[in-house]
Amino acid sequence: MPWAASIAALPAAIVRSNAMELSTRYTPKDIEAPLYEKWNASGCFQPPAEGEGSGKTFTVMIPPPNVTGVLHMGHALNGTVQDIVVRHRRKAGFDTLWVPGTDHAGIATQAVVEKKIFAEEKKTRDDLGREEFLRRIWDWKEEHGNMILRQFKSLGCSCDWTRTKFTMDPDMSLAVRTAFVDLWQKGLVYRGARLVNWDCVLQTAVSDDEIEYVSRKGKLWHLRYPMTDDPSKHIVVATTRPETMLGDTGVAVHPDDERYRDVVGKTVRLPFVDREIPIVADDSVDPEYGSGAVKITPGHDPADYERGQRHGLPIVNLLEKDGSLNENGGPFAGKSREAVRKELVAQMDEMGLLGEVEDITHNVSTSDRSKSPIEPLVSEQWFVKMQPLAEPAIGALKKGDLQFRPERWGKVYLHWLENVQDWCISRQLWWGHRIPVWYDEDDVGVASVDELEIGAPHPKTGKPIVRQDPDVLDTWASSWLFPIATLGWPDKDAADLRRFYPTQFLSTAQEIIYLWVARMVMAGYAFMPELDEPDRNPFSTCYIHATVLDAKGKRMSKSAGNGIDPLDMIEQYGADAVRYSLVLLTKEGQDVRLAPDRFEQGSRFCNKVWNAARFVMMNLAGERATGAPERFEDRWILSRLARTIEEVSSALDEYRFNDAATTMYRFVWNDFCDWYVELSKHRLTGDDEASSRDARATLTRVLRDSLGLLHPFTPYITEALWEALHDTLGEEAPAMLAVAPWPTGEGLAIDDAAEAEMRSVQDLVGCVRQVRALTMVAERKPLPVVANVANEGTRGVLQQHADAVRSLAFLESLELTEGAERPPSSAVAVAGGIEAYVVLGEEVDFAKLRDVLAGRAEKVGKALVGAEKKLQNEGFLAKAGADVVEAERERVVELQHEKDLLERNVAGF
RNA sequence: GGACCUAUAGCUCAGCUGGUUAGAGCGCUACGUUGACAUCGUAGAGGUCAGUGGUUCGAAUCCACUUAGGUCCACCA
Repeated sequence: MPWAASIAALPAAIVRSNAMELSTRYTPKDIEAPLYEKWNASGCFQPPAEGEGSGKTFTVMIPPPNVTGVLHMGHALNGTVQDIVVRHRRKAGFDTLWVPGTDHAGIATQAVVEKKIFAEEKKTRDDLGREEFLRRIWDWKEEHGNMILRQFKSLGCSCDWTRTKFTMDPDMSLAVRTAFVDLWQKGLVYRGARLVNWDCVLQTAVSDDEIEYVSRKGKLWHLRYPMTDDPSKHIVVATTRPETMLGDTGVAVHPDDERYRDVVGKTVRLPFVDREIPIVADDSVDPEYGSGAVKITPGHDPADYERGQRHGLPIVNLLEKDGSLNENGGPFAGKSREAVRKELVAQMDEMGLLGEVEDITHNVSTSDRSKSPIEPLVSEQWFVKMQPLAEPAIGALKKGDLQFRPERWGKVYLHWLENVQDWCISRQLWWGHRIPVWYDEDDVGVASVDELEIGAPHPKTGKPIVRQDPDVLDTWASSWLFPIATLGWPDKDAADLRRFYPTQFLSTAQEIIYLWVARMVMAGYAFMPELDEPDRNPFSTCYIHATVLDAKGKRMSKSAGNGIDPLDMIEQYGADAVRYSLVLLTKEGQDVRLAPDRFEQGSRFCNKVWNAARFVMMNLAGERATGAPERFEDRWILSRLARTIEEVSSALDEYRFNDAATTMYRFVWNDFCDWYVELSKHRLTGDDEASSRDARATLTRVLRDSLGLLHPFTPYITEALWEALHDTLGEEAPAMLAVAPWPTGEGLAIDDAAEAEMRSVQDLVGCVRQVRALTMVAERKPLPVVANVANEGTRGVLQQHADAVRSLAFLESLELTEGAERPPSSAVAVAGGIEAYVVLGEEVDFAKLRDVLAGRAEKVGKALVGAEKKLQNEGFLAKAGADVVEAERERVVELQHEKDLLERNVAGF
């Protein structure tokens, strides 16, 4: 066996006992930062140069966090997930690339800086002017913009920092302009009037996702509109925003509504502005709500905009950009919308045109950023036609080229794509990619990748160019290009693009499936046409990570103040503990409730690993192993190791992180520490040199492979121990653990016999421990044990491993027999067909022990009755598989035996 | 209003394609510090698997409905 041989080859004299220098507790603080530096400096986060690696690439794009961002638990979870994948693939021999970056986050960043400048200098962006203001944002970005990336580093994320991208880097800008012009040339970009969400404070359009619906108390005013043909008659409409009546261009009722049948087609005369507007019939009106008639304000309400379109009604825009009324407001022009509401209602009342006023609670759309009420208004914006782009993205999922995990998120993705609306890509901001469209004096626009000079001839018309479009593009117009642009697009021959596109894995949050994920897929198909169709798709797996909730099951958010700061947790418990805890707690697809003390589990596990390694290293000094170990406990733990490698590897291949972490937890703690390490102690201190050497060799092998398997989860502690282990062995480590090959299980075998033998040993040891605990006899007082074992094979096995049992259970002697009577002053426990009499040599209180045995007898009895019933059931015998029936028969025999033993001994007390 | 998710021990959660004496961690109880680890060890207590009905020889597991909680989307004139 190669691993045993490698240890055997060590010159004993040069081995230093480094383990003695390891403190008894794991203290992450001292080791994390230097190790990170070491990794990063070694270049191991970068993929090998082309031609020097395996040629199999594995690429991951980080969802670029906002430059204004601060690491929250969601980031920490997502960073952990990605780093596990990346570190695993790197060790498994892939040329692995994880591209980091940040997003310029147009409105968020502009708002942060604007606020800061105003607080410090009482100046607005208009006071500074566009150029100066942008310079200030860049300054701010240089100073503060890398905070979140530093925080990802402290988590241990192994991104290739040499490829860090910012979505406003010059090459990203080039990609954005190129994409825009490409869409322009394909006729997919158009300019049009559209109702947008207007933030009167920030004075920009905001996207739907930047709006919150806030439940507020309000009123529903019933207004009477006089009929044109008979002003003494009215039609009553109900509204929450009476001031918008000045912009009404119609009234709608339901076509089937008897009450209004006669008035459809007639007109009403709108007070204040004296406009004659028609009454139309429209299906969208709910006859039950309010008066059953609704005013139509196409300029300031999305639903009314639709109705207006259907009935060809004109649009009247009432508002200035700051929310005050413009000249269309008639007598109210120039006043604020709040003031107009009050005055208008009062005047309607005076005119006798105000009806009922209901108190209601309704949702008011509010700007996320400024917290001011959103005013829908019509303005000129740029749009991208989405349907042609959406089709291949739909196909990608349906053909299976793109897979969501958990799969159900695919439905969310499809639902959006199949109902996709055109994308409003212009924003009235300064911070962002300026729209690459220039106009001549006749306002004829042209898109251009290259900057066009003011005064230069317009490429189409030849007339001088007079201005560039003042708006900037939506932030997502750059982030949707992230997978291709970071690799060199639009240069189609860029080495990285050829080598690393398409990527294999994207991990992100559910709420950006449409905003980001779907659009990246669209971009892949739209802008990488030279690839075969499945390869245009930017990532084959989209992993939607859990939502992190607080201990009460509420979403963690800044405004709720219920967040747990991952940096505090890293500070307190260490990055490895934070990572391991998160993964241990996060079953795929299941949201996770988090409280600060949840991180203790990971922390304890790290400490356990640390001390297990210490134990191994303390016992390594100067020893050599010779050949393949022959003892069953060696074969057992190596068999368990083989299974563990298999399970962890396949779990990671399938992105089942929680399963992999749980498997490692059980193996390290329950198998290795609880049983193998304990069993090795008597060998290490005993006289049998060969046995001792085998134990050392096995301990080393298990530790070495375990560190490898754990490395993706807990990179720091494993790397530190890897180093210490090789120091102790006096070996030069073949490589840093971060790049050492993934454990393959070479030379290991699954050994069912050894596993069965171990189970019997565990049963017998368990019996003795139970007796000692329940009779209060000191745990380590040497006692004689007489064990009845009816099964000859088991008896033989236990006989063979008597020394192991004696050492684990602290026995004075062990006698294995069949059918022996209960020795005087002994107590008994039963497990797995073994009846173990522990000779106590003193009078003790058996009450607890008897209760436990009786309880167990009852349980086994119930199971037995169930199993027997099953075997008497003809349906079961006829329909269940033969193997199932056979297993059930065997079970009955075992249960019967166990029950007999238990009952006999309960009666004997 | 639409879609989806969840309900298992005091708490947080596992339990794969139906057959288990229903598991883990924390907490709780008892005992234990002679060389890995008290961030530890050993043992124990604790669950009619939300409710109802159905499918099946057999349901924590599959289906329907009900109840309670949550997330996302849309929308409330």
